[in-house]
Amino acid sequence: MSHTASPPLTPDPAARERLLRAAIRLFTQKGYAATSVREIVEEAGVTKPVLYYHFKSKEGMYLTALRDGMEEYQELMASFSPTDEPADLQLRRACLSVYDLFIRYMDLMRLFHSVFYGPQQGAPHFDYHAVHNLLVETLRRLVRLGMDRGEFKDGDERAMTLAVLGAFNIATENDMIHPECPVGREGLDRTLDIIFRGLKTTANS
Amino acid sequence: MSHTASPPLTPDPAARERLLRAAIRLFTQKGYAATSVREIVEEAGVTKPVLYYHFKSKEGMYLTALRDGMEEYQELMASFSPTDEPADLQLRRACLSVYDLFIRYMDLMRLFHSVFYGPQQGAPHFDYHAVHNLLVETLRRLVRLGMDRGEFKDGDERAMTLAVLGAFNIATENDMIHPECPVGREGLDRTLDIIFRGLKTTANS
DNA sequence: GTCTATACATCGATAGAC
DNA sequence: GTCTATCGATGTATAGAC
Repeated sequence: MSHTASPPLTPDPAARERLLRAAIRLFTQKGYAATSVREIVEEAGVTKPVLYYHFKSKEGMYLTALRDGMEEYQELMASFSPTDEPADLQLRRACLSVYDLFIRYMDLMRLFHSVFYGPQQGAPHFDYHAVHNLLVETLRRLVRLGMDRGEFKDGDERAMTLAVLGAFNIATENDMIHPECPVGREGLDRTLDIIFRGLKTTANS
Repeated sequence: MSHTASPPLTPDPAARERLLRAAIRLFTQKGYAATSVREIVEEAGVTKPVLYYHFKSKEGMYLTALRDGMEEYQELMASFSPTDEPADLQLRRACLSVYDLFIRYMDLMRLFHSVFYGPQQGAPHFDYHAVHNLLVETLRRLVRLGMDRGEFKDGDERAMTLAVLGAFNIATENDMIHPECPVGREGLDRTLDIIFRGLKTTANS
């Protein structure tokens, strides 16, 4: 009778996931071009052919990791259809929800941020602008809503959107470079307080 | 008698500068790790030994480029000692001055931004935090000044600083990804109007 | 599906002539 | 100071056995 297969050659169902996690961590820490497939497979505890079996190439790994992580983000953004609530409340909820998601996917977001605002690093093409615009357009529509309703002062729509987006961005950027001292939901909330006081017609509190 | 030296071997005083410009452009567009010395020397129109003669290594090129560009920035930051003028005016002038500098050194700033917020790309160590803190601390001190004088509402100093810094950062980030549609001095000015209305005790205008 | 071993290109950096 | 030629290391990817 045949003996059970020896350990080194048995299929490893978790190998693919370990590879993805290792790749995200290394792409995030060192960048796409500076990360070698040798490092990825060593960290995942597999050999190179395993990587090339599960993914077509190093570029394939990158795109798979990025697209997988963006799914939840895109679902969240699609859920922000305007309601009857005050515009500042809706803006606040949108910013805080995306901030929560950002915290959970910190590594992936850092990778996204660096390739979106920075050099391409030889990484394969990905439609970063489409992802970014999802957030920008959501905020812009809510700002417009607040102006049309008279909740916000009549002013420069773009500047108003930039002010809100700036509060969100600076919170995430602070957390990327100072994870030991995060802004947190509360810090972002207080920053948004300032922005909304600048936007609203009645500058109460 | 000796004949004049043949063209291919004569010293080229401009070679060093062409190399630096090519390196900054390529590091900016492709990232440090993804840029090869072959590409740099080809774009500069020289051969590899010329690069290694003027700079010790690829890392030396990177540090030279970054440090040269930071000189003017550090001088500017050192010039922002608080005056008797209103705090919001001083904050506005600081933000706009750094924004002007940012526009002039766009490529270098993009490189800085990508390595500061993103992965290290195998690039040699540089004290990015020190440079960044120059701006943060300058803004924080002016916010503090405004609070102590009663020009700004008494509130969360960190959130107030983040709001101002966020307006500056989002303007520069917009220009990096949408250079065809820059925020401009005027756009940043209008965004700061909103922030200051949120900060000031008298919410006039 | 996973292994060992390797093909083949490109990398950063340098030797030595001029 | 600049050249040609090349070194050794490392890169991505794959062939072929099991």
